[in-house]
Amino acid sequence: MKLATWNVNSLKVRLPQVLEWLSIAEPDFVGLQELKLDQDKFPLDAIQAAGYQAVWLGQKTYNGVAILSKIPAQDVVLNIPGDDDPQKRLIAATFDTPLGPFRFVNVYCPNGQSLDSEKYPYKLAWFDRLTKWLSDELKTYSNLAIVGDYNIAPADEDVHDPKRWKDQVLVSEPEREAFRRLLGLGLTDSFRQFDQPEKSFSWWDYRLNAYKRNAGLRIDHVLLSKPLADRCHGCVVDRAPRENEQPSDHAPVVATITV
DNA sequence: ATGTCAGTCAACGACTGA
Repeated sequence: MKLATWNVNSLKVRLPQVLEWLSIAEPDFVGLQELKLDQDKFPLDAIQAAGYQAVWLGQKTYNGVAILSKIPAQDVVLNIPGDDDPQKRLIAATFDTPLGPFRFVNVYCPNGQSLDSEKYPYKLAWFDRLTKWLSDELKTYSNLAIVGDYNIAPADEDVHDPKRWKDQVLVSEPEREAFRRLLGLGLTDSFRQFDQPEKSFSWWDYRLNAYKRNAGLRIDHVLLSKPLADRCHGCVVDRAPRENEQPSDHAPVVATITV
């Protein structure tokens, strides 16, 4: 069973690349972020023609998240329950799998902009609400994965140049604490379950030839509850789509679970 | 400080967010 996350930075622009990647990678469950399209603009026909079902939460211009799957989604949740946040950043669904009910949560966490921006406390507060809600979810669902663009590089090894990035947004200690609090619920960063190449990243700025210089960050993650982490036998960044013409600035991350 | 995308608005070049 393959679980994936990919920030596509406009599904409208990236749709051909998403369809191509689905046919090559054949993931079973995919979380997409930054759709940047309104709810009624989702390209459902093309996704279905590629053999996938979809549930999504669209927003014009900004944010927007979707789950693509080979099997139907149940008990769909849109945004953090009880949240009046107009920003569309979370979608969750349950799937019937050979392992039993499988809860798949897909998040586009706030960027934060900079430490002195009002978007920075918004980001930290958003993580607080996410963590609170997720602790309840984990009581209900033993098989839970939460994937997405967290906009946090958890450790210096996830940063191409830790000195330059020290105390910057995406890397700052309060953000890393928020990420550790998530893990503290009993989740595992599946990428770090395995030996990985040094300087493994999932996002590279469009500017300054960052991809060619591998000047990136690892900010896209697949977190797994204990029963799933025990069955996980691989997690990789798939850099191939980042080499496309007109790529997203993020690459997909794919974890493989034995069923 | 900078640079590069994508989207909007409104009218093709500004702006915002990442």
